Amino acid sequence: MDQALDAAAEVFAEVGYEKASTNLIAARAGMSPGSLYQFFRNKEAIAEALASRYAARQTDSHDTAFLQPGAASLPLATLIDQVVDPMVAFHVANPAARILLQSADLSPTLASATSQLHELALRRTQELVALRAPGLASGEQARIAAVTFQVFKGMLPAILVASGHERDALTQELKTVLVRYLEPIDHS
Amino acid sequence: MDQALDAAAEVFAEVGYEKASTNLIAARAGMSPGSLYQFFRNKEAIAEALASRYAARQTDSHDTAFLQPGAASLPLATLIDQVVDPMVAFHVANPAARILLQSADLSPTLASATSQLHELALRRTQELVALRAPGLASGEQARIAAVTFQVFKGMLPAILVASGHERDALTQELKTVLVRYLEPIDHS
Amino acid sequence: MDQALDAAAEVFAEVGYEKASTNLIAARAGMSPGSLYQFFRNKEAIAEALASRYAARQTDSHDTAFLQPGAASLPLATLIDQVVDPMVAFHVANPAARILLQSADLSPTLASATSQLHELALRRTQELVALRAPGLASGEQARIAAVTFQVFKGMLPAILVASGHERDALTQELKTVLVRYLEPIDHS
Amino acid sequence: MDQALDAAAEVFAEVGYEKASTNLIAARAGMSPGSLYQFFRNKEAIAEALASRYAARQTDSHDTAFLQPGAASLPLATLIDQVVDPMVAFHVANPAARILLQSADLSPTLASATSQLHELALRRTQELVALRAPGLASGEQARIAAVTFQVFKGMLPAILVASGHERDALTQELKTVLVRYLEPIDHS
DNA sequence: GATGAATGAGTCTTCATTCAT
DNA sequence: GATGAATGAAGACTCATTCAT
Repeated sequence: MDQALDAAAEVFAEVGYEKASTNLIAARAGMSPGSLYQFFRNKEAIAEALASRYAARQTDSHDTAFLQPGAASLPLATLIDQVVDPMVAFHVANPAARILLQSADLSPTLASATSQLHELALRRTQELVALRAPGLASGEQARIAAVTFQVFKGMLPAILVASGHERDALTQELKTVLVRYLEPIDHS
Repeated sequence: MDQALDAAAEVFAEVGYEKASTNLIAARAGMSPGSLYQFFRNKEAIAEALASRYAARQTDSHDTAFLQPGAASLPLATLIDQVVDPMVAFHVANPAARILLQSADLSPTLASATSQLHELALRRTQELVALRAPGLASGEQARIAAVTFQVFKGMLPAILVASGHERDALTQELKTVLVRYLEPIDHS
Repeated sequence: MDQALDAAAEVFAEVGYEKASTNLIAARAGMSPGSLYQFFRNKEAIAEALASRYAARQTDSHDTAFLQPGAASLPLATLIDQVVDPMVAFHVANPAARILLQSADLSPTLASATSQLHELALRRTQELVALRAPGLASGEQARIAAVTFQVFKGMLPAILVASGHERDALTQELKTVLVRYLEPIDHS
Repeated sequence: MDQALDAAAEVFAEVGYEKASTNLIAARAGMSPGSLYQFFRNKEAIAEALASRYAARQTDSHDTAFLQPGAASLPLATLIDQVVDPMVAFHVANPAARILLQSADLSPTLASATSQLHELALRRTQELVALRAPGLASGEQARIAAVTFQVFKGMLPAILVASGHERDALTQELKTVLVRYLEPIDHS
């Protein structure tokens, strides 16, 4: 079943969710379509399980980055470095995660299948916002977290398509956007 | 042919590009599949023509917003109001445009089919950056323009899915992100 | 209408009868599909008219070759030279004729549409056989004529696909086959 | 897969290769289109496999007829009897073989798909020619073999369309053509 | 539990033919 | 008479899904 998700990730990253055929995924996983369907009810369930796995993996690195002891007191720019860098690294290592994230904006069906992934990121971000701007109404905090995540997601395709120095520069620019956006509300 | 594009826009907005069937588009346009293919070589060409039409429509409103007389001297926040508002209004009125823009990040084929739309926005943004930060190297200007557009694109799904007050609040937040991002380089 | 047949001949020669589209024929003829269908009831009728035209053209050269004054008395090899050479020349100049002749063997429908072309050749050949072997029963003459024509038709693709020296050699070989076949019954 | 080829042979024989629809072939084979495409990549591959099967079947009867012990010393007429009779019987039993053979002259695509069938016959014939006329240059032998096969192929439609006595008479006539053609070069 | 052949509805696309102008 | 846009049935082919073994 891990092989199946590995294969799915590979195929999603190569051709996208819609054009990924379950037969190809099965073949890549070295199993039969029948076996694939023993693990997953349908194609959507594959995406769901993959999103779930990504959520689990992110939880670990998030715990280090988002929930670190100094999260409340670190300089904002430093905190953002420590959050953005592992996130970017994660997406570089798992290109299918971005496919899932973006495909969700194009199909309500996929959106609900991958909601765990979205919600994890949203929740973590919101916690961080709450930590840095405890004075804000929670509705405000939620909106700021949503915007932060949306900006991150928006920059992802550009960052992932670039490489080497250009990727670093774009990552830096993303951090700049976020720091400047969040600075005025920091510790308010 | 206008009916065909209208129908395509409708269908793309409803189910996305990949799941939109040419037969459904034809039916929605009140024509036969054969007629549809008299106008467009294939499905991709429909997306291309639609992107092209959107580009043409945007050119008009862009000319008012981006190239306005005071573009260089207006307060940044005002300028951004005048650019973002019509852009958001455009996407509210043409939800398929966002589908095309985002699908391009998931399929190289669609990316080239819709490149006009991307390039128009990118070019306009870059012109504006050049106007407001003439001192910057053009490579810098290009990157800033790209980031600006990417942020806009990233916020679009959230803005479009929301409605009423929430949509306005998110639009306002987008403007805030952009103003804070661009302020430090304004008139440099 | 002559343009139409010229265009049809061109297209048939290029892609064969089945894959020739009437729209392409019309376009090549510089006319609209509607006009094409004013001259010809359907695609088959185009083939029929073309076959008919070829039959008319062949009648002329046949009159020279088959019905020449010395047809009864010439040495057989000479007669066959004088019959085969113009026939081969005709097919080199009109590649669609061969397409029609051979397609007839693959579709009963086309067979009847092009029957004029077959029957002309068959009739002429039979006349010649009657002239050279008047003692034979007419059933025999008919069969010999049929075989002669069949052999000619069988050699055509090879002759037409070849060129230069190889084409000449194959044409010579065809003549040899025919001379040897017919010699024993000549003047019987 | 044998059922599929049986069905294809049936359909090809009835309507020709071009007008044979893969859906009809599948239905005749008692399977779904999807199953058909599990065995064959595309329609052309069906023709190819069928040609291949015919080549394999002919190899057996050829081995008896072409490569028989007395092939070099038998009277020519006897040898030709022993070669032509099984070939005609084969085509009577497998009418689709002739369709394939003749369609190849109308479509380069089919020509390459069925090349095995052509080449087998050509090779066998050439071996026989080499046996009977060892003194000839091999280029000459090849041309004679090609002509022999072409004549055979040319007579096939007439022989197959006839039946009973007329078929026998035409087969006899084919043998006569070949014997007379080859006699002068026999044992040269 | 695993298989993988089988399915059949559905996809994109073509093309012979018609008919309102 | 000429047009050419319009048609829609049909074609080759795909793929998510199932089920007998």
